[in-house]
Amino acid sequence: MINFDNNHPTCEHCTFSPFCTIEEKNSRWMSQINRAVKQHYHLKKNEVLYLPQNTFRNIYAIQRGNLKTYQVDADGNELIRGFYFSGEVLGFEAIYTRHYLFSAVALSDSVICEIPYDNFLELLHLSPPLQKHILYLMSQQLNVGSYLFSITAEQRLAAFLIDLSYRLNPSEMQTTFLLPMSRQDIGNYLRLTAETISRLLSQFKENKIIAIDHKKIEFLQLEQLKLIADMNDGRCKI
Amino acid sequence: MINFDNNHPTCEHCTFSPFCTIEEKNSRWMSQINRAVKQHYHLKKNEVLYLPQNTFRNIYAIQRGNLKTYQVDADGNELIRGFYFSGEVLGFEAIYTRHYLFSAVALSDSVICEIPYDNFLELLHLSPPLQKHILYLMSQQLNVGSYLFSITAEQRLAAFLIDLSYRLNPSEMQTTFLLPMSRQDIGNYLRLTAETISRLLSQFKENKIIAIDHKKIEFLQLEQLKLIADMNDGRCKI
DNA sequence: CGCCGTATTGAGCGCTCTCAAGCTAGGTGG
DNA sequence: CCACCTAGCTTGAGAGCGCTCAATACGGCG
Repeated sequence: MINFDNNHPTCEHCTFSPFCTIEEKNSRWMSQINRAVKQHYHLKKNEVLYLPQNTFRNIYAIQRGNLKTYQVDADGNELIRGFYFSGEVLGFEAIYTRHYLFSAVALSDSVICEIPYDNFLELLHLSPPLQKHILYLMSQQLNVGSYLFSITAEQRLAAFLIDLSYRLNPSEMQTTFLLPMSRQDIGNYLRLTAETISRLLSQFKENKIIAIDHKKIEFLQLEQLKLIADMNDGRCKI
Repeated sequence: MINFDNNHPTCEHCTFSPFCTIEEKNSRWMSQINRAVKQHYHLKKNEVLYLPQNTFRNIYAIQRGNLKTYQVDADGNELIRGFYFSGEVLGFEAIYTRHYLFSAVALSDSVICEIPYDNFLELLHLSPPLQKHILYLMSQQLNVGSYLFSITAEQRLAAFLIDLSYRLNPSEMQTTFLLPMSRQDIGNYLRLTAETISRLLSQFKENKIIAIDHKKIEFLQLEQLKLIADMNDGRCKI
């Protein structure tokens, strides 16, 4: 059964925690919650959470683990649309179409909370603070991956790494962490090739901006990295 | 004063119309609405609706006209983040940060409905169908501009033109319409140069896929255009 | 009519892709 | 324990798409 304790370590940094641990902890509310958060899935690496064309019925909060979402086009090419980490929420994009648009698969062993959308709507109505919080989360998702608008490969990768460091550990920014995905997946997401990612990581390493050894990465000059991320190549002058 | 008549021509295709013309038309509801939709702005071409760093207080529905949102980076380069047309809603991206992230300016003379966010939240709580509708709209915005993920310039422009034709006239897809923005703005939005846009439009015209004369564009082979938009260049085979 | 912003078209260049060849780490089986 | 195998990563050389720079044409507006 689900542990709704406020101090449950795996819920501590979940962006959905107001949903599960909201202040009014009376029995009626808890029974509502128990109806809302239906079950936990345990996914092993490469296992599927949902597939495109599946009817949209639930949104999902990641209690622990990492996932990616992707489309497959007519030619069979995979296009990664997002990465999701502990405490983040998947499925909002499917409210609109009533079916999922992407495939969602685990990048590592993961635990997922399933929340049926109908229960979700009902709870939102019962709790204005929760309603406000959900609009906040969706607004946040509107701005995720804004660095994909950057032009050069260097900018996009630098911004991606910084974003990753924040999202992997929401409580405090980490300068050392493990990349949860392959070079191939990073490249696919940033619309670059794995070779370009590999070359750029080597270049950053060469310039002592990062240290990198396989999946383990460390920021040596965070400010320099931020500079690269914000840096513009001089196009589009007003 | 605002005309809340259901048949008001300018509200007919507004995605926000449930907000203003929702079924329960009792006096209490109308007074709520009157408090919610605060006023209408009349913007002339190039006039500003909001600026980055302005405190977020309102969301805006476009009653008539076209707007663009953009960022300006440290080097003074403009980066267009979105186009918005009659009946669409701006400002959701600012809920999260409590201040606007972009500049919003009119591409043509426009009329805008201003809805204070606090009133908006209150109304959502009063009307579950409205709450559901807003989640629908925000979910929709999560998927806007997905063609920016396409790789080739040809793909991106073709998908942009198709998207435009739907959004300029939500009730029925138009094969002939006027481009509301410059080549420069299209290029900026698609992360291409104005020269590339110009060359591609000429190429589509050469291939009899579209007819184009200045701002006036006509789809001659819509299916072919859709094929180009979906077409992949063969990268990222699984 | 003359001005100026916008659009078109051309020539050359550079960034990123493609293709290809090694390399490394981790897993498997003998 | 080691030989092998495979997937992922690195690195190099060449090609191509879209950018840069530049010249010209067009059109709206005073």
